[in-house]
Amino acid sequence: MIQKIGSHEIANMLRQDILNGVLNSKQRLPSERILAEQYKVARGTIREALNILAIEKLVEIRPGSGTYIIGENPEQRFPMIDGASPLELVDARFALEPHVCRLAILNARQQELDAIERILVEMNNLTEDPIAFSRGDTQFHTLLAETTKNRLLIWIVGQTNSVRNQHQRHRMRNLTLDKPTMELYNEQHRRILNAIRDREPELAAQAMKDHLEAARLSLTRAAAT
Amino acid sequence: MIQKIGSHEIANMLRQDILNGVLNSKQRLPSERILAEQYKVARGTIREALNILAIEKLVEIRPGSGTYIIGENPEQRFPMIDGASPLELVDARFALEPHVCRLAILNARQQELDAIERILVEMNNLTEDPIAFSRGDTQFHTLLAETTKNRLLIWIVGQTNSVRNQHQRHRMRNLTLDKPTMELYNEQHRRILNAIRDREPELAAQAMKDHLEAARLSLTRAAAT
DNA sequence: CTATTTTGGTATAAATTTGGTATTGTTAGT
DNA sequence: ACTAACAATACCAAATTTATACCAAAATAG
Repeated sequence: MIQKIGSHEIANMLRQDILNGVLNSKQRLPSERILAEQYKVARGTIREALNILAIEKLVEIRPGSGTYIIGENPEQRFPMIDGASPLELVDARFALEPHVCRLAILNARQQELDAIERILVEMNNLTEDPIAFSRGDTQFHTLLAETTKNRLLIWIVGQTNSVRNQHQRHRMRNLTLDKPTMELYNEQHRRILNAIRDREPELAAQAMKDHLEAARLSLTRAAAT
Repeated sequence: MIQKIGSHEIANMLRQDILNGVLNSKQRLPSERILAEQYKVARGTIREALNILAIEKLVEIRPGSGTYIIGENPEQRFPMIDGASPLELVDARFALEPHVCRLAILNARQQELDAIERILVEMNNLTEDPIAFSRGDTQFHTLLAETTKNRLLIWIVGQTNSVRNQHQRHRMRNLTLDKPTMELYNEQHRRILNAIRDREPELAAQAMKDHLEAARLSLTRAAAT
């Protein structure tokens, strides 16, 4: 069973991407048709999401012209990360996430691990749907970061997720997410969670490193195509 | 008497997950069918539990649309860094900087290492001026990050630096930066740089970990004062 | 300036998803 | 045996999304 993606969810993604400056970083958003393609959703849904953001006074919609970010310098505080390449992203995650695993062991509650478990179970049935799988993957890493209770780390991982989603929406989703890859990821996710449950910090960190190494391989393989 | 699972128990689980933000943390809950799968329970049970939560005004059920979490939400949208504590900061750096050292070995040019060297030499003469020393320390870690050539990592380290400076401006500068501490830091910086020059990734990473461990100790010691 | 392209605005039908409801069978506790 | 709660299944009606198509205004190219 696949979770339906609604206009509210799209609105949330757009809002986050706008606030993080991941989206074009300019005042003007891509056209509704482009956004529909990037977020893999119908134009009507994008339109509904934009209307939500318009009501929130986050954007201004000008017919015939485009949709503009209206917030006064919405994210002057955090410069932005436009030019980061996928490989740079993997390296950054390589630095962050193994230690996230170690901290998770120290701080995660049983309840939170169960929630992650449910995500993994669901992802086992999503190897036919790369889009839904990718969302689940993001959720997995986000929830894992949240178990650390470290607001700074949670925020940083959130930023890297924004960049990652932006890349994946742009292209190369089917390139890097074929079925064998997704099955490998599922297995690695499982191993990470198990190591955390067993309270084995270095095992969990190593499992995460293996996972990211697989992601890097998948990237270079896609680049060679 | 054997306890049955019961819709009330499911309702309690759902309520806790909603309040803890474990469940999606957004407005809309997963559909009843998905919840039934996740909680390993029949849909009718989920339905009854949701009705209980609806009576409690915790959620709103909209036929054909979905079940929505009612009430507050605007807080969660801005998980900013402002609230990060010094200990959270150290943990984040603990995640980042050891790997920065490893990447530095792969990417640093001789010229850049020489520049860092000059910073360290300068800092040797600054143990009488905590403010200048702190500036040098920030510069050391920033330059180190820049040698990785990874824009995302550079940006992240820059963000953590601004958080760090924010804390240091606030107070606990003299608390955590007495003369013996500064001399220890100088020695550790030197050891990190040497390990990078010798192209010993794990040695460099370990030296950085020692350095951060010292910083953490310095913090807890200051907090105990 | 004019012609073309691009953009948001609108409308429509089909497909999908969702909550609402009913039915039947199973299981646990009395 | 009886009863109540849950599981499993099927079907319904409403809401939403998708996929198109076409329009008018703005932007752009010539």
